[in-house]
Amino acid sequence: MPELPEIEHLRRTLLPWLIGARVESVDLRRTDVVRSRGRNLRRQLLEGARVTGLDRHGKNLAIIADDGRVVCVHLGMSGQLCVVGRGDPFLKADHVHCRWTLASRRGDRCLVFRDPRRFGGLWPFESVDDLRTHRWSKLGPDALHVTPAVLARQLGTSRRPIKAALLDQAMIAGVGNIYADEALFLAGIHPRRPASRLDDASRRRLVTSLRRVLRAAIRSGGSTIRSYVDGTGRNGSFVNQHFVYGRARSPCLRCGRPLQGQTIAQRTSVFCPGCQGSR
DNA sequence: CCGGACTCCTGTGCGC
DNA sequence: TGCGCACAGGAGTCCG
Repeated sequence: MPELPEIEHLRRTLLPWLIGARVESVDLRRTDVVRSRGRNLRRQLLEGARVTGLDRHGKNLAIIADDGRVVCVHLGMSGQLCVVGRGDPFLKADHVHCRWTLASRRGDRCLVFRDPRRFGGLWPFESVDDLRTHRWSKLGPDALHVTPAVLARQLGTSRRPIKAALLDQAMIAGVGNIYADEALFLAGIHPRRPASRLDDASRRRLVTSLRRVLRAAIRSGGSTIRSYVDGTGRNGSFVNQHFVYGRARSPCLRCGRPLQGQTIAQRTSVFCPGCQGSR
């Protein structure tokens, strides 16, 4: 399930292939993955344009073209976006919804959007301004750039569990189930602790832990749980560094007590009752 | 208005 | 070996 580190690593691996590339044609196999009401979807998906930028906010990736058009990509649960050679068998894989034929100095390639569960999608905009106004403005600050003061402002007086607040993209953008659990463990904070009851020290620890775990995960190419691959089709290796996610009933790597699994905010949550004791 | 619950979807992995 | 079923969850929507 791609979160901020996976999308940031994806962005970096796509950069050399996409920047400067011209979109020769767009082959859209499933129109309902494009979340737009307009007509001429191929044009909206940058046909004929040259890619000049790749931007990210939270789990959103924006492909920006020279004429201002933008396609915002969200991978949802199972989405994949990668560059392959023309004729690569991946182009004919199940659940490939869109293929862009690219021409660039590095050679002719195809960009492929694949998403078996279709929780992801493509959001076209006429300009970066439109993207920011209509979509990214609904998101909180990017989790990599959040400060304790900003976190305090975002959490406000909310009494919902801190875990639920971290998963809410309007609070902070980019954190999903894996990194919420990992950051709360590193910060020693119980996932059910009411968000507004974090004191200054806890908020500082949480911000530090978020940044540390997100940066470490980016360095490792992200966490591949099931289907995540980067822009060149490679898996991430951060799963090997998880302290809690996916480890319910296994011993805590810090204190040895069994980790506990619980459902919080409709999500599986794993934490250490010892290290994250106080609610 | 806030927050919890439900919904979409398919691959995986388990038990029998 | 194969079947059926529970489970995984990002985020939009609905409702109390």
